[in-house]
Amino acid sequence: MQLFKDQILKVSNSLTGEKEVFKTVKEGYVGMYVCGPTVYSNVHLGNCRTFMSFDMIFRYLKHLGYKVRYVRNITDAGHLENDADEGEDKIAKKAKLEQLEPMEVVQRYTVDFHETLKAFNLQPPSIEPTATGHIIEQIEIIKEILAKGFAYEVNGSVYFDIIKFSESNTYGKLSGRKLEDMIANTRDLAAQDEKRNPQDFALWKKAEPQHIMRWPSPWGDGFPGWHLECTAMSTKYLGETFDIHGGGMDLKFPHHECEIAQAEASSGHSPVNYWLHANMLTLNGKKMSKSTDNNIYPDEIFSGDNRILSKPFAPSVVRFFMMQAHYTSILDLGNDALLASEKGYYRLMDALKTLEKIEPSESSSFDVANWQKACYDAMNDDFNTPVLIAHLFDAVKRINLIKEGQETISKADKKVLQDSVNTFVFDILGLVDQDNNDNNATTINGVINLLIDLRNNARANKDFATSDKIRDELLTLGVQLKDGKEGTTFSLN
RNA sequence: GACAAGGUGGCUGAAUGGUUAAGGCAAUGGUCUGCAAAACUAUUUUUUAUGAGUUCGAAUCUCAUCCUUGUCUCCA
Repeated sequence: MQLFKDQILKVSNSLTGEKEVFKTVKEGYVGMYVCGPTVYSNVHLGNCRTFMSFDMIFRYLKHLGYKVRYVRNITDAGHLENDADEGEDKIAKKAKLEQLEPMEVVQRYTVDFHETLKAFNLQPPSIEPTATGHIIEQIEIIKEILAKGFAYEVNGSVYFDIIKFSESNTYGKLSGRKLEDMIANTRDLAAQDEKRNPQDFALWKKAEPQHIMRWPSPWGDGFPGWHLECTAMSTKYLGETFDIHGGGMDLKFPHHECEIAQAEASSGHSPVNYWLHANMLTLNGKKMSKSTDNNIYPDEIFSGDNRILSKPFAPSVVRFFMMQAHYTSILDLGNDALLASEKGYYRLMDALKTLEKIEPSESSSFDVANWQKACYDAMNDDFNTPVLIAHLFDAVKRINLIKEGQETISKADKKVLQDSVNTFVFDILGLVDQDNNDNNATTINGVINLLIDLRNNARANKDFATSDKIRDELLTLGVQLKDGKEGTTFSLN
């Protein structure tokens, strides 16, 4: 199915600041690159939001029938700790700190990263390349940039020449900065700097003798600059011009700006057609920060072992919470917001179960095709998941009304409704039914149904002491019984 | 200081020029129930940080002020 031929998708392009109709370089194919994590510590919840947003975008593009190649890198080298002097990178610093091999640090946090994303039900990207695996490609790009005259070598390091680049190109078009302003705003503190201009950035840094992570190059032993890996890997796997480049807002400048400069300098044209930026996540209205203790890790949310939330929350609840906001908006995480999302999430999941059991009628009392279209319209409007979720709750209401006998649905419409709800909830939003995810689910269901039988017998005999005991004690165990016209059902919270 | 994204009800969060400002949560009443819960249903912001302006019409456009977040040094 090639839905993309009928659906008109619009995306917010940070490069133009406008919502544009999405048109791929090659019909039917999408190349998407998202800046991945630097694996020197446990993955941050804010990072998770960004990757979750692009996971949803990845899923929707695939649903539309595109063949998507989604590349998300692992930065395992190249992050300078302090650009001005010794040029020690983040991975190497952590390694010394913990008395580990750099690659041991990389391995540990890569595993943590993958486990966390898996808990949030993110699909793996098509390719997950590492910076250290692409040193040769990075060196080749540096040679190209040097040959075109947009870089210079100083004492074993190579820097990108912003002034030279600006003579023929525009540096700062993504972030809305002007080079003159940047120069005017820079206090010239680094007099000992090798760079000709403070705006210049490193393509290659010379490794001091004690530096552990090092590779040979035409300019001596050293390591690549941070911005370069993304250019090298995106070009290698997606080509010199590809469709979507994503990342967090905070990467807009300088990282993405530098990527544009590097690509334009080496290949001669703009690398990306649509720049998509996910917005930040705050915690209780303030930025997340380890130093002020206003910080929480995914594990701590799942386990409840934290000082910020009143109870543990399932990964799908957190994912649902994030999907209730648009990816370009700042989202604030807090206890009340998560509690509200949890309620809504379980209401949605319950309705999906109700839908399975519903008896179809001759005709439908509402327009299912129209409802389905509204869902697509929401997603086509720059992946507007909050509006999609509003429509899903409209479906929830209909489902419950059908169950009450106040609405009807035909057999054909029931199938359409069921298919689309499942598609949007599980395939596109990437939610998981936490209850059915349990291996012991069958056993638990059997036991609870037995208790429901016993309770209903007691109720029939007007033995309310017994029936209430069953109901109340189940509730404290997290099992909520629901008496309806068709009998008693339950949900696990 | 410069640049960027924002400021919407009790909380969360959509809607960027057009009749009643979506949805979730919360609260209150009703239906249902042995009672509750769930579900359904009605009600709850008379108004979109503040002030001025443009317009027949503004949350939406313009200007000013205040505030939040991000970036300018590594950061999703």
